[in-house]
Amino acid sequence: MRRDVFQAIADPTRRAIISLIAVNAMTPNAIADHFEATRQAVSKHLRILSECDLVTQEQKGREIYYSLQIEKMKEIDQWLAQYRKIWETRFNQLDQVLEQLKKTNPQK
Amino acid sequence: MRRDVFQAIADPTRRAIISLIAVNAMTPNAIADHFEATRQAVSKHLRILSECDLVTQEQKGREIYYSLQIEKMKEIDQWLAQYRKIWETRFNQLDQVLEQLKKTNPQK
DNA sequence: TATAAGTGCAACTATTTGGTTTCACAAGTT
DNA sequence: AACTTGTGAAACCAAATAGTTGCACTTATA
Repeated sequence: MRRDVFQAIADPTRRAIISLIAVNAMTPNAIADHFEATRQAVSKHLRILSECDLVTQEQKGREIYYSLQIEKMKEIDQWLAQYRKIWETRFNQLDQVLEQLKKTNPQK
Repeated sequence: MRRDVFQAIADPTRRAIISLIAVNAMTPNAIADHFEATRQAVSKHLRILSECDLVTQEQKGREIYYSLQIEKMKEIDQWLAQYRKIWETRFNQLDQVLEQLKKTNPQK
């Protein structure tokens, strides 16, 4: 059973859950109320998110509050960083091209 | 058949392919040589990557060169941006806490 | 023209996935 | 003590997925 961040965010429902609990911690029931999904389906998604440490839980009485582990999101950011470097480089190169065009072809 | 960027990057083999062709365009055979995967398996991954516009192809004679559509990667970056805002805010808040600690408890 | 190389695609298979239904259990409430 | 609420987990199911095998087509080469 593969369980990494990329697999976790692949599902749109899970991304929606992530978005929901990003600001405030929420209980499974409260989360389920925001979707057409059943409580049990949400529970399974939460388990998957837990297994890759994207969410943490805190028990309060008989309720369990789930909250986003924002640190884990940085992992995606780190993976993306190498590609960001590429598109920034390309942007700069394009910038140079435009600059060059300006010089060789000044205001008509 | 769901076909979006998040689902595409969920598979580790596809992330490896993305990484491979990020710098230089490559043919399916050349890509397959870098894995244990068969040429056909790579071909299927390339199709999936094509379907969500993560890669583009260019035919040269009987060879087809696949290259990464770096613009599409920005989509992930944009999705991540909202969470980046969160962790940067939290970082700043932590920063303020540390600053406050410094003031109330100056160099021992 | 015959052959080889590079490729996509369809059919098939085993595994994984997302979801539902049902049950169990713990924490409050009556 | 009996009931309700909030939850996780197991069993089951349909659909999707990753991979293999085999075939077809196109482009180059002998």
